[in-house]
Amino acid sequence: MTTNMTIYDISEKAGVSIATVSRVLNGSSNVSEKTKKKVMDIINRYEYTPNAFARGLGLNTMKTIGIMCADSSDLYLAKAVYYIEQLLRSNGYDSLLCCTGYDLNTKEQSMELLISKKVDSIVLVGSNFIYEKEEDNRYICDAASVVPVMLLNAALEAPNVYSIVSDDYTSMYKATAQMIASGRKEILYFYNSFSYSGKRKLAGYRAAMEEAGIFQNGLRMQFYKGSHEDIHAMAKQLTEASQCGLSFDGVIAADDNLALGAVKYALQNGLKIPEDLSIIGYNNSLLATCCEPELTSIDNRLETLCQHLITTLMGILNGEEMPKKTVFSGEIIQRGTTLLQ
Amino acid sequence: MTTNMTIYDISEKAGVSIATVSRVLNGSSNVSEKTKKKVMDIINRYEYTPNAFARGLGLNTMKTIGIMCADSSDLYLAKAVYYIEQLLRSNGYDSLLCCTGYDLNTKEQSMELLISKKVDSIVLVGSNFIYEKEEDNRYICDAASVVPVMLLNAALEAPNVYSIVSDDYTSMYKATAQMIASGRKEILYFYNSFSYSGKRKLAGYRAAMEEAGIFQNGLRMQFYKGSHEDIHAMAKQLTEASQCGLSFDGVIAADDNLALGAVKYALQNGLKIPEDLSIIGYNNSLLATCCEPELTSIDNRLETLCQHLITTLMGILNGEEMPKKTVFSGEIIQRGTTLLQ
DNA sequence: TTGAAAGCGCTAACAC
DNA sequence: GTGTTAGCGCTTTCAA
Repeated sequence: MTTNMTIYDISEKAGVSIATVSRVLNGSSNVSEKTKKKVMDIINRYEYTPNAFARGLGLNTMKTIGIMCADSSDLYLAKAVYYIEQLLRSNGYDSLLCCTGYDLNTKEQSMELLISKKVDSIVLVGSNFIYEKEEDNRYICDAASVVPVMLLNAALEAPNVYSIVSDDYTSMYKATAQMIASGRKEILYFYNSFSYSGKRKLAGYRAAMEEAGIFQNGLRMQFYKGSHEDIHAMAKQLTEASQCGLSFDGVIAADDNLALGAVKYALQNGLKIPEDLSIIGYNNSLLATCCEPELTSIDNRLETLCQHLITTLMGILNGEEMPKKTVFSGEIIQRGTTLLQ
Repeated sequence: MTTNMTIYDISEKAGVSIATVSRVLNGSSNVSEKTKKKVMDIINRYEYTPNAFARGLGLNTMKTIGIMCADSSDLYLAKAVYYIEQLLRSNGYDSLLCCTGYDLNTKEQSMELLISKKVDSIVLVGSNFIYEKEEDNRYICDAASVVPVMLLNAALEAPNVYSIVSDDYTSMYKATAQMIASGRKEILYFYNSFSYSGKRKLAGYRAAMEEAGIFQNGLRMQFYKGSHEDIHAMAKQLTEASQCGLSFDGVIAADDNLALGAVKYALQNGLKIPEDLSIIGYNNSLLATCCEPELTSIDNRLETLCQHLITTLMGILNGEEMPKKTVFSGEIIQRGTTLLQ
């Protein structure tokens, strides 16, 4: 088992200097095959593993990337964390995860913590790390003055900050336009976040509506502020809106959870989907195939985004010049909650 | 911003020795209020933060806990990781996350990696880390010889290994018994894992069936081996089983995903739920309220389990004597996929 | 109450 | 090709 030997013990047993052991350990050239083998034998025999602290102390790096994520129990964020974590490992990096919650204060704290742990970079998963007010994003710039900061599905123009985003605006624009083309006019937008991507989505919806010359009733943009797991609360909100006289024949939701709330609303109120109510979700998550009829949803190619993020990060860490912002486009996956025209 | 000062810089500016700065930093007594204040002022002014490596080198601990999880995109595991991560942070510990996948080999590697990072303990989330063959669990015992190992929802009797489990056996037994009591006899068990908890669940089902004297058709225990996200594949398997002549009027599933597969199967085959087919899921996850009718599901009190795990761990790290195994019992949450008798 | 100094285990520049 | 040695930044005796 992992013994508590030091490089000195190994060097002694192998009859070489610690420098040689270190060279073998780090795969340096300039070691004869013979001594290399001799040292490796001892290392294996005693199952010696170098002390990461001592190494870190000298190199000032732990080959570790900090990942920040507001809520890893969110299906979408969890998946992103999963991809990133795997890709990182396959590139020889470890990851330090922080589930920060949605509060700016704790985000700042987590950021400091990661920096103090000497991570080589920080990856922010999800768009809720970017704020409206410029000063609220200072914590990101500060961090970026120490290590590169990678944003997944968010964008911020600042030195040493790299953004990988899905084109949520266009995706939402297309989804809305498609629903309009299928004959719906009273399309409700159901959302729960004013994050970077949240605002882009909303803007896409509005643009399509305006372009089609459809009157915008402000109430048609319903903000939901409950738990993202409480589907009943979502349905309830829609029911109440409807009872208050708001009419709608389509729902575009900012994520699949919300779309599911709309499905539940329809079922509870005896509406036929998609005849009476057409619904489009976002993320194309597991949830999209859970309900009946199944959810038409926008796939924003999360895995591709993550892959690109890691590729970019590895480039940066190797001192290469890398694009500061990359945009991928999404895709509408047609299922039962919409009618193809 | 996090400057790159050392304890030497601070000591110089404060006009004291590094030892004194260190004492202030570590809240040691034996420092006069006056010098303490003087030092703190400098520390605050320059926003100095001590180097974690150097500290770790000396103390041989980083106040960091390793978390291993096969797949953090699994709803249930992700939630557990989330709880644990939060609780750890609130106790002043950081966490190093490893998504290991389901392969023994990579699990062993992750384990070694965490140990080499000098974590203070390792938490294994989920029951898939425990294997049938004793030798396959050696990697856990090995790790436990270095740091305490905590198991969430799995059990292993070994020195320095602590288990926090939900009583899956009894939960499944009760669920099955309840379904039998409601008049069903041909109850199919749908599962996808032979993990520790997987086997306990299966055993609970069998015990209830045998006790009721119901003939056990081996085919009634359907093992699903596809992706845990592919609900269609699950439904397909049930459809095929049914077409091959297997009849069943109830499904007990080892998790909510599988139960959803059963719901889909019923819908595709025109079966009424719960009249023609009664269904019970497991985990009481978000998924339980996604479908229609909603899923009766077993809640195994994940948050309580996690809390207890952390409490136990903190006790251990403080040198206290702690219970090696704690069992919590689950609870059946009644919803639309079963008929109350 | 404070300071000096010896590690902690490793890497890398520099000698040989 | 190999060894010597000076750090890396901190904690912690031991003296004063």
